[in-house]
Amino acid sequence: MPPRARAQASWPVPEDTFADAPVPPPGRVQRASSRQPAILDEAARLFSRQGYHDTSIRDIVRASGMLPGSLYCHFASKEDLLVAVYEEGVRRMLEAVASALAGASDDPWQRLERACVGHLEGLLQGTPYALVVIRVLPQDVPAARERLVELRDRFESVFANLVAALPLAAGADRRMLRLFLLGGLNWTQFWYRPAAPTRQRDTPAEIGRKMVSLLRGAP
Amino acid sequence: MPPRARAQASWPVPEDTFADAPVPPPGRVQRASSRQPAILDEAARLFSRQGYHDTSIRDIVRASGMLPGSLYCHFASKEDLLVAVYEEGVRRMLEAVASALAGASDDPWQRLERACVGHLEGLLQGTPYALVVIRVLPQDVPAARERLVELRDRFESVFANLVAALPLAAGADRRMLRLFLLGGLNWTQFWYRPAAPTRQRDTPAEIGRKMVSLLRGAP
Amino acid sequence: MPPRARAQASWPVPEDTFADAPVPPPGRVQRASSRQPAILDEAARLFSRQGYHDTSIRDIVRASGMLPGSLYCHFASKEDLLVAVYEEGVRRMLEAVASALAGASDDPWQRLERACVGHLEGLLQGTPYALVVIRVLPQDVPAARERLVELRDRFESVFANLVAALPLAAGADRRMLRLFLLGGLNWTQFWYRPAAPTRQRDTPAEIGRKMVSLLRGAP
Amino acid sequence: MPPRARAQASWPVPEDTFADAPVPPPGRVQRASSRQPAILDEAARLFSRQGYHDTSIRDIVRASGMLPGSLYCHFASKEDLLVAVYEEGVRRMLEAVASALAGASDDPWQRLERACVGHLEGLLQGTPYALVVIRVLPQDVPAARERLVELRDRFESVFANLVAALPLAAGADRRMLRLFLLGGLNWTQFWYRPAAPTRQRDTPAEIGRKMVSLLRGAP
DNA sequence: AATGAATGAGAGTTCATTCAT
DNA sequence: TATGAATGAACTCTCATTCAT
Repeated sequence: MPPRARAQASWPVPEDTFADAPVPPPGRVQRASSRQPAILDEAARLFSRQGYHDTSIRDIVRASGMLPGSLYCHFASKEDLLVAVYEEGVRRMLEAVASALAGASDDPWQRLERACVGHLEGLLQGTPYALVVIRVLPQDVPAARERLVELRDRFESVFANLVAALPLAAGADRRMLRLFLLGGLNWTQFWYRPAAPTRQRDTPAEIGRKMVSLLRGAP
Repeated sequence: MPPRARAQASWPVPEDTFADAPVPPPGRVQRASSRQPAILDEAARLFSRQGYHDTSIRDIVRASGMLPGSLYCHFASKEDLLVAVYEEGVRRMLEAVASALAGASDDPWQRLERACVGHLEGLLQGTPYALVVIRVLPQDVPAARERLVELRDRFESVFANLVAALPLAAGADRRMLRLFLLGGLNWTQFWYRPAAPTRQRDTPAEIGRKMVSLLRGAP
Repeated sequence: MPPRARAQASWPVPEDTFADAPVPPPGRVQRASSRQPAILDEAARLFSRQGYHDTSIRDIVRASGMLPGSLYCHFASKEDLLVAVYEEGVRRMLEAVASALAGASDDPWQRLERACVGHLEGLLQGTPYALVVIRVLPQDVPAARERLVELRDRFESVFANLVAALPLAAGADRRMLRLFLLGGLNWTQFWYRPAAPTRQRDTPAEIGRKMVSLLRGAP
Repeated sequence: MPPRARAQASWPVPEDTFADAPVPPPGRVQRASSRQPAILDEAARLFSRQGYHDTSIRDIVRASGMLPGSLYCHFASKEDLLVAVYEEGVRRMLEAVASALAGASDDPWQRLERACVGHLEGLLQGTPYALVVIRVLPQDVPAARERLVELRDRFESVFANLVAALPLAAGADRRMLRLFLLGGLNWTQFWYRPAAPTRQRDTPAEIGRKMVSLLRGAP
C-alpha cells in the first residue's frame, strides 16, 4: 500500500477497503493427481447442506470413492478439514465483494450496496464454500473455534471499512450499523428460497439493495 | 380474539399484535415430585451453551442424578426434548415481548422499539430457553425441523404485526424490513458480550433502540 | 493392629508382614445378573496371554457374546479394565502369600520361602489375574501407569516386610536382596514351562525353595 | 574353537565363555549416504522408551525427515526392524561383557561379577539398543518371537558358561542360579533410577557386585 | 418413575503396508 | 533411494435408545 496523500478525505478512500483483509493466496498448492480438491468440494457441499455434525468423514469420502482413512493423507482431522473449507469460503467471499466493488463509483453508499449485493449473490447463489462460513458457527466446533472466528473477522473487516467510509452524522454508531447489516445479510440463509426466475422480487441483488436502502433512510 | 371495529385505523391496532401468537399456557403440568422440570432446565442450559449435537442425553440427566434411560419416562426422544425446550423458549419470548408492550403508547415505532428491547433482554440476559430458540437452528435437527420452524414462526408473527402497523410509505417492503430486523436482532447472540455494568453502550436495551432507530431513519 | 510389646524382637514380628498391604475387600460388588465378572475373567485371560496391546475390546467381549460398546457399561475405558484386572490380580497374589504364611513357623527364612513358593504357585499355576500383574508392565500403558505402579508396590511391600525380618548381618543391603529376589521370581514367567507332573524338579514350589536357598547361602 | 587340552580344569576355562556366542560382525554394511543407521538409532531410542506397540513407523522416520513408506526401502517390516535393533543390542551387550572380562583373573566368581557389572552398565547407562533387548519381550511381538528368543539365548549362553565355571558343590542347580541371576539383573530396568553421581550406592556396578555377592554367600 | 444392562450402529482416527512414479 | 497417495482393516469409544425388572 503506497503512502498517498489523503488528508482531505473525510473518510477512508475506497482503496483502503481491503486494508485489513487482503485476498489471501489461492491456498494450498494443488498437486496434479491429488483428490484433495474433490474432498474439499464434497466437504463444502455437505457441510453447507447438513451442517458439520451431521456430516461424517465417511459421507465426505464416499463421493470420491475413497476410504475414510484416506482422508487423513490430506487433512489431519475433521476440524482441520472444516478450517480448510472455511479458508476457501472466506477467500471466495472476499473475492466476490472485491469484484463487486471493481469499477464502482466513489460514493460510499453505492459501494456498500454493491458489496452487499456481491456478498449475498455469493452466499445464496454461489458455491457452497461461502455458505459454510455463514452456516457453521465457530461455537459449533469448539476445537476449531478460534481459527474460525479469525477467518470470519477477516471478512467482516471489509464491511467495517465500507461502513467507516459512510458520510454519517457525527456520533453515529458505525459499529452497530455494521453489526446490524451483517446480521441481516447473514440471516438470509435461513429464510431465502430461490424464487421463480422471472420474479424480480427477492433476488439476492434485490435483497441487498433493499437492506442498504433501509439503513440509508433515503426515500 | 373477538372481532372488533377498527375501521379507522390505517394499520392494525396494538391489540392485534399477538393475533397469531397467543401466549400459550405455561406448558406441561408440573407434578410435585417430578424431575421433569429439572431435566428441561438442564437441557435448556446445555443446548444454549453447547448446541444440540454436542449435548448428550448423559450430560443432561447427570445434573439430576439420573441415568440416561430414565429420561425416556419424560420425553420420547432427544428431539422431543428439544421441541419442549423450544416451546418453553418461545413462550418466554412471547411473554417478554408482551410485557414490554404492556403500557406502551400507541405509537407503532415506539411499540416496535419496546418489543425489540424486550426481545433482546430476554435473549441476552434472560433464561437459556430463549437462547436455544435462536441458537439451535431447525435445520440442525432435520427430524424436528418442521415443528421448530412452526414455533419460530409463531414468534416472528408478533413482529410481522408490529411491522405491519408501521406508518411506512406505500410500496414499502414490510416483509424485508421485518426479516432484516429479526436478522439483526438474532445475530446479536454471536457478537454480544455482557459489558461492564456501568457502561451505557451496548446494553441489550441500547442495541434494540439503536437498531430500530437505524430503520426508522429518524435522527 | 493392636499395639503390642515387641521391644525384644530384633526384627518385626510375623504379624506385621501385611502391615502396609492389607488384603483389600473382595472388590466390586457383583450384581447377580451382571456379565461383568465374565468380562473381567476374559480380559485377564487374554491380557496374560497376548499382552495388553494385542488384546482388543472385541476380543474380550466376544467370549461373553456381547458387543464392543457394551463393555463400557462396566468399565469406562480399556485402561480402567486393565486396572480392575490388576486390582484383582494383586488381591489374589496377596491372598496366595497370606495363605502360604498361615500356620508358618516364626523362622524368618522359612516364612520367606513359604511366601515365595506361594507367590510362584499363584503366578505360574493359578488364575491368569496374577500373571497380568507381572506380565503387563506399567510403562506399557502410560495412561494407567501410576495406578499400576501403586498396585504393584502394595504387593511388594509384603516382601519388604519379610526381608526386613531376616536375621542378616549388620549392614546387609536388604533392599537389594528384596529387589533381586523379586526380579528372580517375576522373571520366571518368561522361562517357566509346566513340566511333566511326575517330575520333582522345577515345580513352582521347587523354584521358590531353590531361590531362597541360594540367597540364604546355607547348604 | 580349536580343541585344546584342559583336562585338569574342574570347570570350563575362561576362554570358553563365548563358545556359543561369538561376537557377531558389526552387522549390516553401512553405505555412506544411507539413512539406515539413523533409522535404526531412532527405532532403538523409541522402542526402549515407549515399547514396541506404542512406537509407530511414523514416529521412527520422523526423526530422519522421511516418510513412512520410505522405511520399507531399508526394512521389510516393522518386525524386521525390531529384529535388527535386537541384533545390534545383543551385539553390544556381548561386547560390553567381553570387554568387562578382558584382563580379568581366572577366578570364576570374579569373572561372573565382572560380567554382571558390565552387563548392567551397558543396560542402565549405555545405548538404548541393549535396553530394547530386555524391555521388548519376544512374546510382545508374536510374529518375531522365535528370532528374538534366539538372540536372547545367544546372550544368555555367556552367563551359562560363566555359571558353569563356578566352583559349586556337587548337585548344585546351576541352571536355576543362572536364571535367578539373569532375572535379578534384567528386572533392574523396572526399578533402577540414576542416582546422584556422588552416591556410591546403587550404581549399576554396585548393583552387580551386590547381586553376585548375595549368590556367592560369602561374607 | 426409575434403573442398569445391553444394543447396534456408527463415529473419528490410527497404522502398517503397498505401489506407481 | 525416496515419495505421496491410497489402502483396508482394525481400533477405542460414543450415543440414542430399548426393555425387563
